[in-house]
Amino acid sequence: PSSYVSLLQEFAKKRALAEGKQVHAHVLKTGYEGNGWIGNKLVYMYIKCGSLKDARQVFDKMSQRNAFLWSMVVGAYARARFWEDVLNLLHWMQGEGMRADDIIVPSVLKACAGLTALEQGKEVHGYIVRNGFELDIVVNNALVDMYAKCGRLQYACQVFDKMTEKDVVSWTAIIGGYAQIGDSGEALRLHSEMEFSGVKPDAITWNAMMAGFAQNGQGDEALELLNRMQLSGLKPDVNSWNAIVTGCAQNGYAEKALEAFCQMQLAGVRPN
RNA sequence: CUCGUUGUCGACA
Repeated sequence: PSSYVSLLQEFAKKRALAEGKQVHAHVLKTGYEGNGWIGNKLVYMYIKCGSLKDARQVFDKMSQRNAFLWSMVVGAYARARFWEDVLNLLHWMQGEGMRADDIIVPSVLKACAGLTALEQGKEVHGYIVRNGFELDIVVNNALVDMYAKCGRLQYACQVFDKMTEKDVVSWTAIIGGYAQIGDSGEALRLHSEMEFSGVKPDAITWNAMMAGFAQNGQGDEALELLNRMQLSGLKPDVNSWNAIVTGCAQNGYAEKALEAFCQMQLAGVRPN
């Protein structure tokens, strides 16, 4: 087993799917498929190599699944934005008598956010309170984001205001939420408050604001933010520009999108 | 480091 695990670990790190599959075939041939340690590593390798399908095939056949494995698989589905699968896996897990822990809960909230499933999200919130996860900053960040994505900024603020510690993710989630619903004033106000509190906005914070502004027809304000971003010492890359370009383009502001697109090239940033 | 979880725009199917 140690040999297989080392190989799988290495191929996972290298994203070497073909090699990983060869190891898998060898495992099947030598009858080690029932080994839980190897099974975990096979799932891990397939996830790292980007093959959820293969990961799932191994996962489904395993006889024992620990909390670590469940959260790894559910997290992979959340990352891939397969929201329904996240919830289906959660229900399967609970049916097997496993309790959702503080690691898996953020992935579930991410799925609720992706589905704009407010009622589901509220249920998870209740579960968080009942299980004493409310002091976990990652869980709280995911809660703020879920409420924000569901357009319920009042709920998002309730959670946000109660947080004893706020990091760049917390601030970005709430600011992005206001930007998304078109409340640019509140987004800007919170942005100032963020800097005042000593948390420095990173590229994602700026991108989230610019995207929200652009999507709500405030392309000029978004471009202004791009300038402020530069002044703060961050270099807008193609992703920052795309936040504006696609935000405008996908919401009926074609001419503004084109304008931003041209400005991007004048700034020396190549489109991707 | 056997390193599973949260924020932006995408890419991958």
